[in-house]
Amino acid sequence: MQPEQIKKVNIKELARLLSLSTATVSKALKDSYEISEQTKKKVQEAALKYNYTPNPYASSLRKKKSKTIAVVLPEVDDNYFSLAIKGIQAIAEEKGYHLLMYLSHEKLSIEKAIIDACTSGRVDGVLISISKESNTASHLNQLIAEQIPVVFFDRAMDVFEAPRVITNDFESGYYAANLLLEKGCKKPVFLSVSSSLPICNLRAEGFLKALTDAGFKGKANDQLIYCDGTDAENYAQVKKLLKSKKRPDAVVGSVERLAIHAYFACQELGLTIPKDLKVVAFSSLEIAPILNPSLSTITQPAFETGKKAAEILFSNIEKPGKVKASETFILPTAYFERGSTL
Amino acid sequence: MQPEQIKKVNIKELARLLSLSTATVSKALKDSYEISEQTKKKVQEAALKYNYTPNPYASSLRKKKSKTIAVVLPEVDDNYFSLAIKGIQAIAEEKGYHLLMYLSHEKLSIEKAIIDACTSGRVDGVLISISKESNTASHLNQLIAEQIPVVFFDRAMDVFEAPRVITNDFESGYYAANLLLEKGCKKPVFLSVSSSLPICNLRAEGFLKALTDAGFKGKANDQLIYCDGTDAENYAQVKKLLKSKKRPDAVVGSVERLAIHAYFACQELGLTIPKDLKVVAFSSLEIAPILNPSLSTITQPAFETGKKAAEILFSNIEKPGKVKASETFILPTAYFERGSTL
DNA sequence: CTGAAAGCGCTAACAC
DNA sequence: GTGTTAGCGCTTTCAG
Repeated sequence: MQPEQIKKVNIKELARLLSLSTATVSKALKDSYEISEQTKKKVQEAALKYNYTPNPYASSLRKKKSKTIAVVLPEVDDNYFSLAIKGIQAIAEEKGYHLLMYLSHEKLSIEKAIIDACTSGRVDGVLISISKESNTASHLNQLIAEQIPVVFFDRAMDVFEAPRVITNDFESGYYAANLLLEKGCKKPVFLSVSSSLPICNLRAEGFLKALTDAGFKGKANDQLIYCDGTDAENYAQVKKLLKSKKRPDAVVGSVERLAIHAYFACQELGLTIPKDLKVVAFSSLEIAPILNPSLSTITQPAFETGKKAAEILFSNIEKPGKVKASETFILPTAYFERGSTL
Repeated sequence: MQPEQIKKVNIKELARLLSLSTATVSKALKDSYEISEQTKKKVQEAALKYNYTPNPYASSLRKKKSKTIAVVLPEVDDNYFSLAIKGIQAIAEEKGYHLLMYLSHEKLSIEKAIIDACTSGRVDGVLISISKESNTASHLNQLIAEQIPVVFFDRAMDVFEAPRVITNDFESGYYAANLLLEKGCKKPVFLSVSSSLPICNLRAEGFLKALTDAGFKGKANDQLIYCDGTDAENYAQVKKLLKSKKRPDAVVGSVERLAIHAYFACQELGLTIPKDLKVVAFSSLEIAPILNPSLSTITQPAFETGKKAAEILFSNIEKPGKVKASETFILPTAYFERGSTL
């Protein structure tokens, strides 16, 4: 049997066992210069022996620092966000911070409640990718009021000033359209997952600009479709579009899932990609090359985005104002042409 | 402008503003029966007006409850785990709990550090899917010493008694082998991601049993291969296997990623699935039907597993001992035969 | 180099 | 129905 306690010791108990004051113990554990080497050693050994771990909340309360950050996302079961979390986690771990994960499920009301929970000292900073419904920043103002740094990643908010990490969205949208035009597409359509998210709008704008530049005259209405519902609704919408008489000959999915909907819809409708429909997706899907057919992607650096956003956040936690709220970090996407646009 | 404070108020300040005691305010905010309706109303309105949110850590310290649970996983950028988190989160949100997410990156040393961080009141409970290296339970003993409920999901530990939520692994392995034998495979191989995880071993055992039952005489060595390294190493190993002269005619991936490795390796080696190699995967990949070829899967109920595990955890947080440590919950898998085993 | 004491913000026992 | 008070476990002046 190891010398294990049933009852866990706190600093007071540990101090008593060592016949020292709690102050001395506290300092010794932090390797303070005020304490003699001998005492430090004694204390640290005892801490190990009695399996002492400081109560984090007592410490947080006193120091007004929680060593915790919040990540708030619309969803987790999504390639992009999983990878972004991984990037965030990597930095948080390195810095010794804890990670509270919250999901807004694309609802502003939930996002508000989450931000509320982040106030009053629960976290030292917030990383957020906003919900589709988030058209107001009033909830985020609470955070600045409490001087809690915020950093946007991927889905940022125009009306709120905070550092943001995004990709070259307009340009990527432009590229996607051009790729399709080069292949001879006459009726390409951009499937946008939201009419409010700047990131989607920029991609859509780039896409439309390319069409205009190429001399297309069609109404934007026919070139840009919003799939702004639930997963099931979006699928139904895509399927309906592909079944209709004004079926496009190409689609660009503003997010991975919409392109996947197109794949499934084609399968169900007996359409062949790329013959009947070409597909490009904004996606960081690793297995894009083994889809049927392999999927052409505009790949976002999801992991790096998470990492970068976390780095900025910590930089602002450690030195408030270090990274200005007006700064935007643009990480480049990469283009991979594959079978879906042959 | 809304009546917003720059300085955030605490309960003392709020009490002062209302000319009440902090005790009264505290009780009023909790809708205590001791307080008059009138006072409650006044307090609640003031709380709203001054945007008061209680400091969670002060409250935790006092109540010795954190309303927080920890989820510890080997990785997040994995379909299965993303979905499991989603299930966990759904229940946590419903119960009003906060979620700390930790990644062990398959390292026991990190897992130990994580569990350490979970002690001393940081969390009220722990949901864990252990790392490949976790062959000892000493770190988890800290949790029982502090009466912190633990529940395993997916990857459980044999040597530690805690409720667990898993799938019918042996049976599923058996099924996978039989499926391949029916298709006439002569040299099927099970790709196990770990020689220590019970969940993998059970799947492997089921697989081997089916071979034995079918009269196979081969050495287990040739029928069971451990891909227990990094992603890159595992890929290299799979590729080497498929290039070797004792190339199997079928593989079962104990986890999704190994099957995906096989797909990529085949692509690179010019092998055709299912002609040259049949593939079955333990996987909850939604897009299995649109792979090239579509992937036959043994689908684990990832979301439900997360949900169930969380439910058990909360049940034990609310009523310690409600669910016995010896209980095992088995959620059934579903079989989907697709193109990779035609 | 060590210790006494105050106090972070809250809640719960106990008075009144 | 409301207030007083002690104290959760820790850190941090400030004294000695």
